[in-house]
Amino acid sequence: MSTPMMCTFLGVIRKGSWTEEEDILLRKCIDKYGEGKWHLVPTRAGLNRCRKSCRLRWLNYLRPHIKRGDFEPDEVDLILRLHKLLGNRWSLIAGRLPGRTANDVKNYWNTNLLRKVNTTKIAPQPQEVIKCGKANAIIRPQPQKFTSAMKINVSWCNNNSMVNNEEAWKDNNDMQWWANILENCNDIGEGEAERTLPSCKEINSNEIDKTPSLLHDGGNSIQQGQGDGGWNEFSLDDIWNLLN
DNA sequence: AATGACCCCAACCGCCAGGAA
DNA sequence: GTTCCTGGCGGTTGGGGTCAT
Repeated sequence: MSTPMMCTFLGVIRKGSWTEEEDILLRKCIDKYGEGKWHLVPTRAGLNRCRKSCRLRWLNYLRPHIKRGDFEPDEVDLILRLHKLLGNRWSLIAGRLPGRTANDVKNYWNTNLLRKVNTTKIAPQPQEVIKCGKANAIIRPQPQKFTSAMKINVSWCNNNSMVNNEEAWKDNNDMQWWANILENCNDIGEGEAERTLPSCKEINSNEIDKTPSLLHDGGNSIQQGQGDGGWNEFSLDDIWNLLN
């Protein structure tokens, strides 16, 4: 494969597929300096790649515990359910699938599930496993400020009336957050969605971002899963149970 | 065996948010 | 308050592999 080049005032930036040698250099660099400081990585590793390319290569391919190969049925079902809930928030969805990257999930969705979902739209299956909300009504988080009014609207999210205290979000435990989200979505039947879902739909990006820390670790702590509320304490089975 | 169509997925691109200066 | 830099995300592309003819 020919490797496109891009000339910058800093020199020639390589583009295209990564070679074995480049992978080794990048891996060594991350091993030595750790993740982060991506702008320094090309220099440290001696790679003629841009920071973004290095980061992407590491996250999607070189990082330890990356799970490759076919998605298992339960993973697929979880993707379908979470996509229903979160929309195209691939990083969040991937965060719930140990070893899978956002790119993997996105690719899988675009190549397999998108077609499947579109087919389902045309000829809905009565036994459709997804019961969350109105059919095909993705609960897409919208950017909003977390206002007092918002707190009232999202009060369903928390049975402990902690939502009146923004700090309480941090204290709210992971399971409760998911339990509330899923409990509210699962009980909604077709037609009821518009009445019932508003609160569900109002899950904005702020709320998503206030989701358990597990959502934001890009799967790292999930893979590490050692104490501190990692995957060990909030397993796939837990999500599975909630979703069911 | 040749070739065209289709599919998969790694990689790129553009945009945005957050933090520092 | 503004600008710049960096990290991160989602959408899209295109090369290579596979399948059908």
